[in-house]
Amino acid sequence: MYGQRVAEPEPPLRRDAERNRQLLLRTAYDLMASAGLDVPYEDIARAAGTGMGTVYRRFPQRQDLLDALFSEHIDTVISFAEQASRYDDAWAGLTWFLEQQLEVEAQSRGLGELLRSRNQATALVRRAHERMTPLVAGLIARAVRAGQLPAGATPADFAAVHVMVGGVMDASRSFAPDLWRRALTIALTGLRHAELSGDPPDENVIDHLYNDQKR
Amino acid sequence: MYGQRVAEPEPPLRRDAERNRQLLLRTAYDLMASAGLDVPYEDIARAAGTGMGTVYRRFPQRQDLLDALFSEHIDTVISFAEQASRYDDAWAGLTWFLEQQLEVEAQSRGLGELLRSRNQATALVRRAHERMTPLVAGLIARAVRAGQLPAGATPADFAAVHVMVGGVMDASRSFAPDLWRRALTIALTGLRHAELSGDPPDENVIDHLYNDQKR
DNA sequence: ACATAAGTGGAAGATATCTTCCAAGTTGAA
DNA sequence: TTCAACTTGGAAGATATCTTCCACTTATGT
Repeated sequence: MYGQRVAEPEPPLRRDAERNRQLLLRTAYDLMASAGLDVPYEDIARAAGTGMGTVYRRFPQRQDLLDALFSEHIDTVISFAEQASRYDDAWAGLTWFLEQQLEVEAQSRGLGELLRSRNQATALVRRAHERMTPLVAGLIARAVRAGQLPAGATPADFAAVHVMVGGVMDASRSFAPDLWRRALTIALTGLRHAELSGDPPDENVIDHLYNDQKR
Repeated sequence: MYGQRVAEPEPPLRRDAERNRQLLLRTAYDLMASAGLDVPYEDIARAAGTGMGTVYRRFPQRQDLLDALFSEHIDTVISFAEQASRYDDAWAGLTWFLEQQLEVEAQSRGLGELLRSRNQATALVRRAHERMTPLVAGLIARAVRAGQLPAGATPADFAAVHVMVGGVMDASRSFAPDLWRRALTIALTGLRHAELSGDPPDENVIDHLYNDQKR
């Protein structure tokens, strides 16, 4: 359920160490589901009943922890993109894919942050985006050709819709956990019917858009 | 340009102190325009060439600084809501109001953060919301009656659109400062044409949505 | 010019988090 | 059982920011 690092010929952990590792993964998963990816290591250690040293030895970089926690979920989302790209109806594929992805994000604030950034857990998420971007671009091109999307629609617009709905999700998670569905309806309806005049956004806007824009 | 606190019978500042106060306001305004409301006091002091003590004596709470910096801008936005509520065409009033407000937010990241939160500078922003909320609600009710908005549309949906577009604005400010206009087109088109089935969101969702959902 | 009230810079203590390190405890092969 | 290697908890140093405080400087009325 929490994924394994695909590490090379590392010797297996001592039994007690392996037990602690699993305990930390479960604890970290739960904490990040409600508090996001930035939970202090100290909180994880305390909740798991271990010392911070243990967390740091097992996961020297936060990235190592994120990889171990979320790689399976990320794979799931990639497979959604693949399934979607095989839809005959491109628009149906697009909406299904976005809804599935957001459904996953709704399960965990941390996972949502991960799927909407490219800074955190770089390798993991970047590879996922590399795999999914062309699939989504293909769907959008098909949908435009089929007249299901306005002529100017681009993958960046789809990314913007994702970011918009994700923002509402993060803002409303604690008091209206389903509000994002309404926002999704609004945003997708808009994407489908908007008159998109003016220059289409650059392609590289997508990457920027998915990067953390911190303080 | 930066507004004055409406303080009571405070004795006027010594000339050098008043000069420093203005300097700090100008400096803080510029820093917050690019870095947001959370700029460290130390950065403000350094950029203004004063010590931190000076900042703290003049603005003991960050709120005092925000009030002095932004109250005029907030008043402007309130007046936009008042103007909009006088439009004959309710939908035109709504879109005009939201665009004006976002235009203001686009000028300064800090101001945008302020207008989309109710935590920061509480009194100032809360009063503004209290004034504007009924005006917007009236416009929405009128637009629904006129068939310009779907039957289920609520003020919370309008707030969600605001939050969505503001999120894109913050994420893209540095590399695509006009991308929010495209997001606005998409979101408003969606609001106008979406089929909003399901329970309408609670009224108090609006307040929550506008609150910082921090770590 | 002087006295004094007002103002100033920046050091210092508090808090939150990250990260390293090691004395002490535990495991498992011989 | 023994012991080398592995693992552990948490103290301690580093960094970033907030906030207070005071010895020293400056402005202004007389």
